Amino acid sequence: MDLVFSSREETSRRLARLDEITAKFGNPFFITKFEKTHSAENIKKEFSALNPGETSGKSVSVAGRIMSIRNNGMFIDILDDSGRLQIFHNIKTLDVARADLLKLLDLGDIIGVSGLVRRTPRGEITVDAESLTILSKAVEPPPAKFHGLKDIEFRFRHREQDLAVTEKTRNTLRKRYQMISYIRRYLEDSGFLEVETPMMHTIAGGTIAKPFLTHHEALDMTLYMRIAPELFLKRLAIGGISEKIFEINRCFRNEGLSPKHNPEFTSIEIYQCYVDFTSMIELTEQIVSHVAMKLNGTMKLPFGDKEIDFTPPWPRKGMTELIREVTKLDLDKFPNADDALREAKKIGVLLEDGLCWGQIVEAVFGKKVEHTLIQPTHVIDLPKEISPLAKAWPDRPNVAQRFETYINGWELANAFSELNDPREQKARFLEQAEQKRGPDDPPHPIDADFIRALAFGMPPMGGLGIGIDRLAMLMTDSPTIRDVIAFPTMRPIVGKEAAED
RNA sequence: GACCUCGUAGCUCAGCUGGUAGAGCAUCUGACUUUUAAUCAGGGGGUCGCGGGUUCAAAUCCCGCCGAGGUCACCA
Repeated sequence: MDLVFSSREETSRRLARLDEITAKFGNPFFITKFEKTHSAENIKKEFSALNPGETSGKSVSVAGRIMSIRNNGMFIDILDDSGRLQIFHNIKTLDVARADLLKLLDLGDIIGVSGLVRRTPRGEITVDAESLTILSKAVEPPPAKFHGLKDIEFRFRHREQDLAVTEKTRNTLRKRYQMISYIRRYLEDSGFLEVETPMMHTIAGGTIAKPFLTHHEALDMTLYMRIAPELFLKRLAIGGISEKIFEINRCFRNEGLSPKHNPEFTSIEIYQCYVDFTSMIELTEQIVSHVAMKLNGTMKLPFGDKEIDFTPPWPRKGMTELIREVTKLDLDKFPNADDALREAKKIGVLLEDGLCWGQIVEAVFGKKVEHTLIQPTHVIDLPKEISPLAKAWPDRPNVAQRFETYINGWELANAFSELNDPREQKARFLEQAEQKRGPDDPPHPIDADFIRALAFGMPPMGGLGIGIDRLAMLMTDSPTIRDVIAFPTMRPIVGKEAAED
């Protein structure tokens, strides 16, 4: 049995047609180029003035995938990256060779066509083919002719087929990549320098998350796929490479999958010297509202049955203040962890013993408040205990100069006035290492290199991280993160042979 | 990792309390020829996710496994 090609009759028939095409017209896979003069969209624009039944005198060359064949090949719809276009083969003017080739075409094949543009009596802009070239043979047929694919698993495992037949997939993924491009251009125009930092770390730092492990053979050492780029970005800023830097790249976290979590995801982190976290609030609003306008032309976007209004400014509310509004519980009145734990239990948030006050606040917020924050909201005044890389307020030593932006109940952004006191940073790391975490989690390692870098003198600065995938979900009305990731993480299908081993 | 739901033709889906495996599209053959998901007639295509069990009889009931979706936990 062939492990690659399907054993379907359809496939052997297509392979036979490929052999016949090769014998009569040459091997299509030897072709290396085809000169396109127009895209489907260009033609529709350029010849929009043609009246029904009118033919232009202009010849064009187009290419794309065959999506539909009607009337025995008289009408063929091709799809290129701009859209669909109808090709016409007049049975009366066909030469024998072209008629022969036409019979050997299948849905999914890639063809190139040259001919005059006209508008048919029915009103469709059409290319009257004068020459036809098959540029690639689809040996396996496309899965669906009109309505796109519905099987979620099939779509993610075979994204190329999903893209070819599902318009919504094409639009969503294009918007995602355009969005990243708009963000990049916006920041570059604002004087930011895009930088790169390591994807493989010897210490998984910058946040708390379970890392993926890998191994370097030559150095015989464990490396961690990065969980955040933060510490390296700060080191670039310390060196003074630029006072405004950003990185758009992948992070990896060895944790559960969900509609808003994929093991690898894309974040942008931005650092700007000589500003505080309030400037990062403004930057967050600027970036998000900019891409909303660029991509959709409006600040009010539908998401499922909701409408989200991205028009800035967005309200800023304290974390304990929000908990009080939703649950009536004022955790600021219970600054002792044991008391806070007891009060949390009273409103139905059951937590294990040993958590610090900040972790309790965070947990209550997560359980009771998070899902209520549908419209964009900046949550400020986060506990210092859960913000080891943020400056605290001089007059409120337990409160970090930090915010998290919530939209549609999700954390979208996280930012602070970056801590730049090396002694304080060391103390915070030591404190963090003491904090209770999951039963199987190893103690959090301390990145001494980073503290030494701070000791070299880091200017005061604001830092910001935004979840790119989640922002793409919001911009494209996508209910799951896998819709906006071209190839989301999937379990492989174990073949029969492997199962028998 | 736990729980719930799902897995039937290439695709989208029917298939009731167990009784010979179905439709539309795709595909093939023929007809027709300025169509728009072309139309008309006919044909082929199935280990009903995989394995076991109950039964005279299993797509259907039971158990295990694989895969997926959802919820929870962890987290962004």
